[in-house]
Amino acid sequence: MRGSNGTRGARRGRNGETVAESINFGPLAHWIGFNLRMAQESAFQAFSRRSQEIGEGPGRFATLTLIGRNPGISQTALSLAAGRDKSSLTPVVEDLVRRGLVARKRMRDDRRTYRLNLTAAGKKTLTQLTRCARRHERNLDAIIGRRDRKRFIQILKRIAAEIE
Amino acid sequence: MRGSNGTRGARRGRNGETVAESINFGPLAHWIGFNLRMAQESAFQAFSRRSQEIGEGPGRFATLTLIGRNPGISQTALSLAAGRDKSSLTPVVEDLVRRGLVARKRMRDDRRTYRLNLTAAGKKTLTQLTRCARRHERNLDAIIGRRDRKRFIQILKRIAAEIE
DNA sequence: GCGAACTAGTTTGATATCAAACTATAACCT
DNA sequence: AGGTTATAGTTTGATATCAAACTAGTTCGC
Repeated sequence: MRGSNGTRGARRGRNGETVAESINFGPLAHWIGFNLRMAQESAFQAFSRRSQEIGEGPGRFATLTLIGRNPGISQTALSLAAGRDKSSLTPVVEDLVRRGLVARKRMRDDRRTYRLNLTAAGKKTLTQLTRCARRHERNLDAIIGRRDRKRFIQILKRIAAEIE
Repeated sequence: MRGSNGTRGARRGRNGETVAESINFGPLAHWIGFNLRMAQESAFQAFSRRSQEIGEGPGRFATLTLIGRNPGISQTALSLAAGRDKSSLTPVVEDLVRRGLVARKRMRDDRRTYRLNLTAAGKKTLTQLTRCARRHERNLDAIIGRRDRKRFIQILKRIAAEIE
């Protein structure tokens, strides 16, 4: 949970989001950047709570999905796809290997590169995480509305691709 | 900049975003959570570059705006409005005070609480940051399109307020 | 009034992340 | 072949963040 419930200026909704009462947000209220950040962090927190119920950090989900869908992927390719620096992935992969969810083999023809694959346990965990993520998505869907969903995602993709 | 340009799987657009080439994203491609994260991080990175040109971290902007719009605000109210834990604000406020952008006074009637206000220097810096943010917003506007902008923000606000 | 419960802000410890420097392998070019 | 350049992954150092424990000051209930 985030911050304790103050008596002045703001109160909390029932799930940790901040509800301003008498704060003047000025231009922030109408700016994409600020609202994008607030929405993302709320959504991330919510998914975080869900995924921790099955004992996995929220960051593991994208990683496992990408390895599952791209067997033998290298760490660098994975980091690019997941939008993280390759150095951030070192401890994550290490942890996944240690816990037996991911197998990691040197390539024969290029011994700098690793190939990552899910183990049976990794596939099982991914299945659980996917169920969890689907529930999360259903919540988001309900908030966004079916009609706007496609357009909304399209805009998000364009922002990720085109912003400079 | 984020990760170096790999030869397999993905390449980089001219500004740091990741452009997948032959990666299978599976369900991630259609999920709100993942796309929200990617968009937010790209946008944040972009703003970060801009704001660093005038020597301020991107996080300072919301803080200064909120103080400027709500003179005498307390740190707790500020943390709620900015969506950060109050403990995260301690070093931020400390830094702003040290650099003379923010003045911090104990309240008379409640000596636990601080009142935060912008100094003249703080106002000047905020003006610069605001110009910078406006340019950033114009970019985002161009990507989103005027017609969808209002609806888009509305959805972001709903996500921040209603997700559980 | 005085102890219990509460509140504002700080400290501490953990995590995630990036960026730059580094190691080892591989590819390239003459 | 041998030196130069590039790539895959790790290490290291810095930053931002949260959450829980803590300190100092306030309010409430009796």
